[in-house]
Amino acid sequence: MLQLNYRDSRPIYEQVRDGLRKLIITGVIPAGDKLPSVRSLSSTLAINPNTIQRAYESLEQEGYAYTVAGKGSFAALPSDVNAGRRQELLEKFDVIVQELKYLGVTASELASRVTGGEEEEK
Amino acid sequence: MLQLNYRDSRPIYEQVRDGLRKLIITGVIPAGDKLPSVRSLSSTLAINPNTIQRAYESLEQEGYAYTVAGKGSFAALPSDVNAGRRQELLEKFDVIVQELKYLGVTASELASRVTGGEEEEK
Amino acid sequence: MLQLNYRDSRPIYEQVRDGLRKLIITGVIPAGDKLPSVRSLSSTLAINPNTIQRAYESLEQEGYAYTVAGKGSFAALPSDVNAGRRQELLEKFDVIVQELKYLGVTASELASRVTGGEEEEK
Amino acid sequence: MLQLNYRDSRPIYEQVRDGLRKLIITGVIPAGDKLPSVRSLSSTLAINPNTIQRAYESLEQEGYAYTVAGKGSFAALPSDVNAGRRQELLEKFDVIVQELKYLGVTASELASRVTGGEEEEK
DNA sequence: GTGGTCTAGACCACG
DNA sequence: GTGGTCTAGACCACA
Repeated sequence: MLQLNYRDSRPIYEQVRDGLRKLIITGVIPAGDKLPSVRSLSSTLAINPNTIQRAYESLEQEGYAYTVAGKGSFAALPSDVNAGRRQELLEKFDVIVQELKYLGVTASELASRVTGGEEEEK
Repeated sequence: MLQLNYRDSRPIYEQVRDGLRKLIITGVIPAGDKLPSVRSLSSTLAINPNTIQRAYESLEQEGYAYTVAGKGSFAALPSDVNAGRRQELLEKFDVIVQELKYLGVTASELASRVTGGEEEEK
Repeated sequence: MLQLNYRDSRPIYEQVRDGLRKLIITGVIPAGDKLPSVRSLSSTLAINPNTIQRAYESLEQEGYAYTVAGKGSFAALPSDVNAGRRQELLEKFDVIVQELKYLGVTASELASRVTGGEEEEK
Repeated sequence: MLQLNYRDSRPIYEQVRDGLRKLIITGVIPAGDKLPSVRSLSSTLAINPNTIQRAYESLEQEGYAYTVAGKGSFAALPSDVNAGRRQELLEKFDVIVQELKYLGVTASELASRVTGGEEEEK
């Protein structure tokens, strides 16, 4: 379900967070559903519980999840995601688009990639 | 020419590298032109030469610059940029697009953002 | 009457206690009136009776309620509330005011907020 | 400079964070100045560095400080503080005012407490 | 059982 | 020297 790369420079907790975020975004974990518990994930991934919890904290900070002590963490609604997160993504989007254009990718290619992704939805 | 943000979480050498890359991408430094020397940049920015050197190495690794011993570093052609870099950007592009869609941004909004950015080219 | 927010980081028993306190403060439950029984509240809110019990104990400790064995719990008079509670609130008040001023909120704004709140009394 | 209370229910890292925040708010640590290093504070307070760092992270999240890896943490400008923080404080303010009024504190007393605090500014 | 906190000790990246 | 990350293991509060 989640794959980690220890050779990656990104810290483990970010990889876990990004993986969970993707599961939420893709609908694998629907809004409101319970995320795996800190302990279960830590044993599944063979990672220290503290590291997992840090991933959850980070995810909660972004607004993708909320935590209830003694109950667990749950996927939040898209509308609950931090407004700053969206702005941040749009800025990254622009920067990447600019560089891709420099590298020869045309605007129409990118545009079709955006609209074409509607059904492949891997 | 290059502005550093010490409050940014990104390390200085990455900021320098990204700044130089942007200068190349935007055409401020045309392909083939000489990049500022490590020493001049380090004195201009009041930064340790080691840090600048690291930025150049990283930029060279991406393929955005090449170094000629005794001559200096030069901006490379877009076609010389690592193929992996392009692929990497496209993957990041897809990930960002997917999340933005989840957050309610429509495909047409993104498409127009791609094509509309033609002339603003900050 | 009482609404719980499971997404709130505060434990349930604190939410119940705070909710009851607010009902007393706002006069919805006049001093001397009987508070809902532990059992009725636990079934109404679908919460473990132990949790409700804990809320009542906490409320009683503050002086906002007192319990008569075999009769139930009752809302206390404002004068019966712990003197420490008042002092504690005043200290929190000062701390918050200080920070708000630091953040640019003027004293007159806060003063009018105090006096203006007379009739809105949500 | 900072006093901790191990008997307090609030976690240590929050006490440290609140203490640092107060130092910034009161101007003891002017905006832009360096906060004590994680290691120095941890040895001064006889607290684990991880706990101190957590306090710093929390403070940074609120916008009261920013951190530069390898350099240290610094006090931020009041304008950089999270907008949500201000709103949060105003809501707490209202709740406290309401309860204080119930306990017999008049609006004029509170108003003068707000304006009177101008010069005592301990 | 669940998350939250804390300690102790270690290694790494950055400048 | 500084902060950032991770592990291991422990205790507590909550429901």
